[in-house]
Amino acid sequence: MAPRGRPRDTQVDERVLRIAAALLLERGYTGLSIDEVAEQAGVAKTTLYRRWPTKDHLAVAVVARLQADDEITNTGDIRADLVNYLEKIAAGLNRMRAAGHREGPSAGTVGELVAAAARHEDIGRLTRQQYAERNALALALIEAARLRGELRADLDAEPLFDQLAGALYYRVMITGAPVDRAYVERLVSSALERNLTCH
Amino acid sequence: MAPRGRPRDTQVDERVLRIAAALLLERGYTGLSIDEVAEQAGVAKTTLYRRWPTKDHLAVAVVARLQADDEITNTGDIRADLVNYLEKIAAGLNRMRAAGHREGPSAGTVGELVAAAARHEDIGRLTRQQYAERNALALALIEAARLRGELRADLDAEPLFDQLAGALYYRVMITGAPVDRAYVERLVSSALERNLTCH
DNA sequence: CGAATTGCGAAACTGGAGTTGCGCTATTCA
DNA sequence: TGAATAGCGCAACTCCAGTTTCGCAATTCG
Repeated sequence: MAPRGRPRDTQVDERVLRIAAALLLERGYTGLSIDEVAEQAGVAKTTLYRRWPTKDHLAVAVVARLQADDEITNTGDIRADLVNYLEKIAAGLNRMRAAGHREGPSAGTVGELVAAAARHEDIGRLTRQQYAERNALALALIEAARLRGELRADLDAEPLFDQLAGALYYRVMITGAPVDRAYVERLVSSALERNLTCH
Repeated sequence: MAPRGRPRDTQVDERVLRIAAALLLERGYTGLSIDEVAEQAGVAKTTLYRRWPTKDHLAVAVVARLQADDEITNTGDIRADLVNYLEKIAAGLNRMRAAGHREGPSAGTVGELVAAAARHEDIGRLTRQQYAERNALALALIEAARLRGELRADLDAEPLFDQLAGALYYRVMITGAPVDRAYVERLVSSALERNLTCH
């Protein structure tokens, strides 16, 4: 039952993640220093590395816990459900966008996380799987709306969802344009209203 | 006319960019080492840093020159023009996706470039401006198609283009799904066919 | 109890990005 | 020709992420 040797100090995980989150949001990815996290947590670097083998792993863990659960509602109104879901994604993106004190469209943290997922095969597998699970729910939502006649019968769900989610990421990472509630509604209208079955 | 002091060796730029491109595509962003580039180019590090103040700047310059000119055609067939343009974007993304020897959806280079643009204000300004110019052409293309009646009169061009380009980036960076010709066509169909004016 | 196992802290170390100082070289301008 | 300017190579340096070593502490198993 209990593992063999000396048990880990469970308070360390919590404290480190809290401190790392503060540093990441305040100073951005580069400003997140392992040495400083260790010092502020009153812990040796080796203790950190035992839990998170690289800074990338730590950062991913921090962001994972920052993200709201992004639950998908299913009210039977596909437009409202999509707006709701995309707004949660947008909220997460905007939170990271604000990281790093310099104003202007930073978005660096999102890019760093993408890079981190590419640098470490385990992170990549994990995050891709998480996205796959999340997206499967969204695809099921669209599919259900299609089956109950709210959407066109010949609708291709996969590119539709890619377009919706992708537009948000594209604006945050590439063009730097704002992603607020008004845009999300405009986006869903643009993608969806013309997919609604004609009455 | 001529600048004041000793002129730069113009051969250096060309040689360094070529070597850096080879390293970047072969070993990925992390594997691109300034020291190694300098050594292979037979040049001192200071010479590199005089031209590109950071590794990020060098990498951005390398990628910029790798990218095809991504010219936008205007044949009067909006679907064909969009497929053509998106295919060029996809080709650039797939080239970077292959960077780094490890197989599997790497895409790290794209993320690193996004992060680089966020780390350095000058890179960010430059790339955002380039994207803005490029996208302005695409938006004008869509607008023209709308005005000549090929697309719905009340079409909202901006989110439409965000969706198209965004879907490509989303797949490359986030889900790791393939972005080939078949997908681009499917994507454009998904986004566009239902925007075509009814005949 | 004692042996094995694992966590922890401290410190020294590696490697790569980026900087600095210096002596030298190639060019322009007066 | 000579002064000013700017590129170049070389080498030493700082900084930080990540690794390694070692001695000690806490726990389980026999």
